Amino acid sequence: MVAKRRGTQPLHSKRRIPQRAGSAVTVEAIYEATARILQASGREGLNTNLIAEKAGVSIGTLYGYFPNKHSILLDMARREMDLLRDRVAAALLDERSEERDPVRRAIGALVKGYGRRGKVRRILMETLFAHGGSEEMARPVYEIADLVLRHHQLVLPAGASKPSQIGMFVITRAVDSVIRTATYEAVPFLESREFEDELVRLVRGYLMIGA
Amino acid sequence: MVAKRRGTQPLHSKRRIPQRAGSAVTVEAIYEATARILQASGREGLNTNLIAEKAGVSIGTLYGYFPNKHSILLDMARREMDLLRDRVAAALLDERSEERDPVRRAIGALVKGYGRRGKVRRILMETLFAHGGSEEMARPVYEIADLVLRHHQLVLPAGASKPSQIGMFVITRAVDSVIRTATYEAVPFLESREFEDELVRLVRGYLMIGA
Amino acid sequence: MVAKRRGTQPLHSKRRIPQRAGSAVTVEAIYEATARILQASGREGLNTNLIAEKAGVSIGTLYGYFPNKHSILLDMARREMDLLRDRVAAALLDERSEERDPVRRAIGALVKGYGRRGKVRRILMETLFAHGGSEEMARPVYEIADLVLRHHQLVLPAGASKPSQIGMFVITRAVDSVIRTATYEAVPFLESREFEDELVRLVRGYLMIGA
Amino acid sequence: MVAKRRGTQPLHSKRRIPQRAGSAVTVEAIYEATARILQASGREGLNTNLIAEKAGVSIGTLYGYFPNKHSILLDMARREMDLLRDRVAAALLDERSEERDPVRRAIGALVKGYGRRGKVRRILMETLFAHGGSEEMARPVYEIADLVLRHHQLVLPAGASKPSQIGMFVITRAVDSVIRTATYEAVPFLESREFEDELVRLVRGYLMIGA
DNA sequence: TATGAATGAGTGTTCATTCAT
DNA sequence: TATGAATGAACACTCATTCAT
Repeated sequence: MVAKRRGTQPLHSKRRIPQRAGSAVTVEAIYEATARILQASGREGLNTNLIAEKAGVSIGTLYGYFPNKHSILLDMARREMDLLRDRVAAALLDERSEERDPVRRAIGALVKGYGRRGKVRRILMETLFAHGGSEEMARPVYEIADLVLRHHQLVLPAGASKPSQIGMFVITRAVDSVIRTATYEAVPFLESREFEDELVRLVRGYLMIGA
Repeated sequence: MVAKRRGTQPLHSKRRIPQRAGSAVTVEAIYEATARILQASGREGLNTNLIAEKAGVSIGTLYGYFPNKHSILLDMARREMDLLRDRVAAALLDERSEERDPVRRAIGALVKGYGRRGKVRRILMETLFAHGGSEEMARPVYEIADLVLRHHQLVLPAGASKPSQIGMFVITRAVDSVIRTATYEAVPFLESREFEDELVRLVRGYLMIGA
Repeated sequence: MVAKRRGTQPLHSKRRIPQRAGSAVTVEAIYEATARILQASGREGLNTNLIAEKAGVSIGTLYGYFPNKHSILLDMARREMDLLRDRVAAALLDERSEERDPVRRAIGALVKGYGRRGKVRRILMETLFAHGGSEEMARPVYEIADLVLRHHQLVLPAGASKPSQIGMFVITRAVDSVIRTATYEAVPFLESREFEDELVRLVRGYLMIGA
Repeated sequence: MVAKRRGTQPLHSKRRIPQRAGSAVTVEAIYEATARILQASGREGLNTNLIAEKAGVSIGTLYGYFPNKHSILLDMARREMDLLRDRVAAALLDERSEERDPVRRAIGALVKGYGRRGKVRRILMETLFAHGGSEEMARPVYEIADLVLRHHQLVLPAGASKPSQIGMFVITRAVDSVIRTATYEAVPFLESREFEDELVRLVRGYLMIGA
């Protein structure tokens, strides 16, 4: 199982360890307000005073939960990534599902996960990228890749050898990026069966040649 | 052949139409300064006064060539995209090359094209995305896809049928995104033969299954 | 009694609703600083940073009370106009005054009202004019005219018929403008008895002929 | 006859003494462009580059005719004032006119003179005021007043004594300001006979009482 | 803890003016 | 003389952050 690094809560050392009931609600309100503003006005329309106002808290309170503006986006982004990674991991391993093909299950989870609020998601990803380079961005994908390798009998065609590291890079990034791009471009076939088929074909074809 | 939308010269209608000898040089200096700042300090470190200073022109001159800060990034981004698209198109069609496989040629051009200043490139792409959504972003990829379809006998294995629209979406985005991601993550194998092999395998495998 | 459109307090809807004790003081300080700068350096010497500095507040605070530079002048101008109109109205109706002639009382109030800081006053009037044309400018004069007509027995010589609308325009503007011009030109006889006499003569003569 | 202080031409010592045919045309084009911009966008919309563009000359040429932006407005204002003063003076003295009453003739000339482009005129007057205080503003009015006094038998009712200096101030300013205000407020009765009648009444009533 | 008034460094942009050609 | 590219001081306004209450 992929370890949960941390939960939904705020996390900044010197800051509050939120024991009060209100805190989770407050953080959630801040995230929600941020997402709404981002969706409506983009990153340039985002400012802390507006977030506080839309979240229904004072600017002072907001700074009780987050040390600065950047960390709001960063925390949101991390939470989203973690959530998505967990969902994909769960889908991969969920053998009780109707869908027997784990690749299909993972792809389905990914499509669903990226589904809504594409603009917000994109901005969050950009934030993660801009912050500390790609490492943080790449981690969850590597975690999924690890998972796949550890359970390769689930995924790989019988007799296929484990892909190389570079190979894993290529195929995981390919699937992830195609779905992400489709989300950003808001293509009409995003949740169609045919799109899923083509993604499966991408993976299967790749693995087959390597076999 | 893919049509060149426009070159480096014509910029903003109401603004200067730079015919003076210095103009192309000035625009270039502004781009270069912008790229340097972006690479060093990211988008947040970019400001027009600094650009002008590093470009060795006055702030007034800068605003003689660009109507606002945003358009500097936008114009740069468009130029980069156009350049890359043209290079990939040329590679695809260049039958005098030593490399006989057009897919390999295109992939090579893409890898080289994305090669340097990944951070700058990423920010420029984000700019294009943020501006006017995905349409502009996606255009050059579609143009390459069109080119491939028109010359499919070059690319497709003998007897393979033309991929569907969704199929073209998947395979073009997959290749483009994987290389782009590799650039952003600055993976060490970026220009290696093995990476290229894996990308070719991705394409070939995909097309084979579709056959 | 002429209704007070609004007092010193409520300003710009979306902005601060200054309930804090300091707010009226702050607004007043901003007005005072503005007036001083205007008197000393004219409109072209006025800039928001200087206002804030001279008012002893930060530029941010200034923008907490006014949405932009223009509105400072506009609000000042409106306040001055309202104040003056109220003073003239009060003088007209004040039957307990020593001065038995209401025309003289009104003229006296006008002269005193326009009396100081002529340059500032002129610039404020220009501001009002430049903004939304003459309507706002003309309103208080019309209000005084209405008041006169409603209490015409106070003002008109026995047996004189009410002046026409055009007549009211002419006589009210005449008195107002002459005093204003005298203020702007800083004539030495501004507060002299003779000047007042001549103004009264202007009104009386006009009304007499109309009789 | 009121002496013409100077003509239409530019006037700045170190600057060109325009002998070339083009110069008067150029200055006129600059004035016209300035007036248009002022009428359309007010003082804040006026800038030298725009004036040059609309006048069809280069910015460098504009600065060949005027030493700075301010002087364009100033020169325009002076020319307008001089023109108006001359027209009023001519009307006053024109005994061959059908209109036998010199007061009526002067008032008519004033109304006509202030008639068009009220906004431009207002801004020009403000400019004159802002520059060097009221002296320059007041001069032409004094010149007319002088004229009246020198030819008082034309204007004053038989047997009336010459008005005092203060008296002249009051009556000249009254007439001038009322017409000016009517122009600025763009009242519908501006060119009506009734308005003229009321102005005449203002003058006659005033003079009568003084008699 | 919560509040929100106050802060002020920072930045995009304008535009009067110059001067080399 | 005419041109117009270049200049750069100046300024309005924003917004992340603090801190007294």
